[in-house]
Amino acid sequence: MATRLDELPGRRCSIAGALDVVGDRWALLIVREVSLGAHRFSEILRGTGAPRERLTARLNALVGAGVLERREYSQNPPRADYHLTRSGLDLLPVLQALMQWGDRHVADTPPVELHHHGHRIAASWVCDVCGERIGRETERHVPDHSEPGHGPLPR
Amino acid sequence: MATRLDELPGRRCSIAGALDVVGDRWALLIVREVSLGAHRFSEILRGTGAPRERLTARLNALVGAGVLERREYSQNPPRADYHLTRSGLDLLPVLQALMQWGDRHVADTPPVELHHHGHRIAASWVCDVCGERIGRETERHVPDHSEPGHGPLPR
DNA sequence: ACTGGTTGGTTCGATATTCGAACCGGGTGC
DNA sequence: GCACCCGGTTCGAATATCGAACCAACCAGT
Repeated sequence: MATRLDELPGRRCSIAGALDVVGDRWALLIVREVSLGAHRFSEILRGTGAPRERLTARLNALVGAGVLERREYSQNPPRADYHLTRSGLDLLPVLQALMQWGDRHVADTPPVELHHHGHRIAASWVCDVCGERIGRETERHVPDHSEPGHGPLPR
Repeated sequence: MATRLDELPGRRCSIAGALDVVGDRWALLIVREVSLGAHRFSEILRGTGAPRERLTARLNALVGAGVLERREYSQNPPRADYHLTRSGLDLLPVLQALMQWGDRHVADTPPVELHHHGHRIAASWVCDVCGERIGRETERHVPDHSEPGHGPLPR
């Protein structure tokens, strides 16, 4: 895991930064499990299906990245569980977006449902500024880093 | 890449399905590049910073998964470029969510900005059903698969 | 006291993935 | 002819990931 954005290859971009923290096979599944109430090692293990050693490594990395918080709830024997930090909670929209995409383009049936107010959620991105739905027409504005000092696209 | 959701380890879930398609180090960066207008191999190569052979493999996989479409624009010499399919376009909210998280929790400065109607986007998830913003209070409804036949949490 | 089970890991050796760098073949510009 | 671009392949080395076994500490039952 690179600690700084500009240590990553390719375009300097916070998507790359996010993926560097959370873009491996298990990280988001771990966040999903913890958000569903699986706080203990064995619960997360079962929920994700990750190998034990991978789980240990990813849990430590996520704690180090500030996504999870490790709480020792017993010292003898040493026992800990894991909780989402603020940063981890802020990942839930990513999960929601992935789930929506998976529901539409991968899954046979959506097995985990998100509810609020008693109905199933179907969500859209809405711009806070103008209140409009964000769709394909979004203009992507890529700042031109051709002036020296920004080093955007390492060749 | 598993073709069926139930070949994946852990909880049966479309998030896992989505990550199986798009959850590796380069896939979402490739989608980002294509969405930014980088359609040719060399452009995507430079934009992502991926090794050439990885890029070839991921492009093929994404085409196979229906996220990208490969268009031959010349036969002699053989030249192709890559475009987002409907499925690929539907991934943009995932990128948006990741970017927002990266901006807040990883990046120093957000270098790529999304605009529409001339202003920078700040987005929220809004439920299509009731129009309310989706926040942390969302209730997660995990269907109980304890009855036989669903096999939810392989032990 | 002995047995078996649970919990949160670590260790191991085998296998799979990923890497950068070099190469390639067709085509174009000079 | 010669260099260079383009979209890849090929290579061997390095790294990550895997499942399975092991472990230390504790607890509950007998």
